[in-house]
Amino acid sequence: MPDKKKLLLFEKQAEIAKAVAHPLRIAILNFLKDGEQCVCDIAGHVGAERSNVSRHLSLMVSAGVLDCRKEGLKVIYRLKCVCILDFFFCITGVLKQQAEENKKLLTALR
Amino acid sequence: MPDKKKLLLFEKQAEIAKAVAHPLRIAILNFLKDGEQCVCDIAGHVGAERSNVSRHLSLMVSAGVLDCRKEGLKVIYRLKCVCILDFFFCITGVLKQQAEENKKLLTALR
DNA sequence: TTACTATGTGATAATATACTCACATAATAG
DNA sequence: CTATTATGTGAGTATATTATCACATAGTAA
Repeated sequence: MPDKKKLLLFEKQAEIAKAVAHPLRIAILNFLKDGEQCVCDIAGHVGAERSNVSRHLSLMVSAGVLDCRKEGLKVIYRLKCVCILDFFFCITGVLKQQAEENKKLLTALR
Repeated sequence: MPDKKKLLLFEKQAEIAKAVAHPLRIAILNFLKDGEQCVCDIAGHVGAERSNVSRHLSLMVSAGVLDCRKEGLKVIYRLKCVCILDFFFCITGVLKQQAEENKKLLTALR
């Protein structure tokens, strides 16, 4: 059984992974990849309600994935660490492998 | 608003991220990093109930993160794609950045 | 001041996840 | 055959997550 230090690390890692594990949040991260944005524009872009988007945003700030600052009436959110984008690179790797398998299965059915 | 193709991609990506977003599953993945293992040994190593571990394992198989095969009485699980480990590398990047910030904050308090 | 805009948040309901226990199944050994 | 072992699964409960609505707040502008 992993020691307490390890367990704490796993908790922390899970927290960050959870912060990314939602379609809407992924859509938001994809949008912010191209630069910082205010809540209103993010909501418009991902096609979700502002209050909902606001909640997802603060969740990601808590997890340390996003950063925000106030500018007049608006609150501007941005990626805190570009390394979060490597994440999607990894995920895409898994998806590609799955697609490959499905392709093989499909040709086997002909 | 992202088109339907994008939305589907975000769903799939979230599914994989979710498969990794749990402390126990992370512990399991860390164990399997060193080689395939049966349910019993995995449960013993991570210190959780077998039935619970079994559920987490099949979740990860469904998500395409793990693979399994039967060998006698035992079912052996293994990483399906080593690329899932890059995942942890990314997460660690975020955690390190957080730790750096906390360090700065701490020294500022002295 | 009042009106307006952007954002966050409390309360609620709907849904999804996680865990435990008991039992079912499948392979093996004797 | 019976007993044993490893695994999976149904049912139930507890907890967490998500989305929505209405409202509160903060900044801006007239």
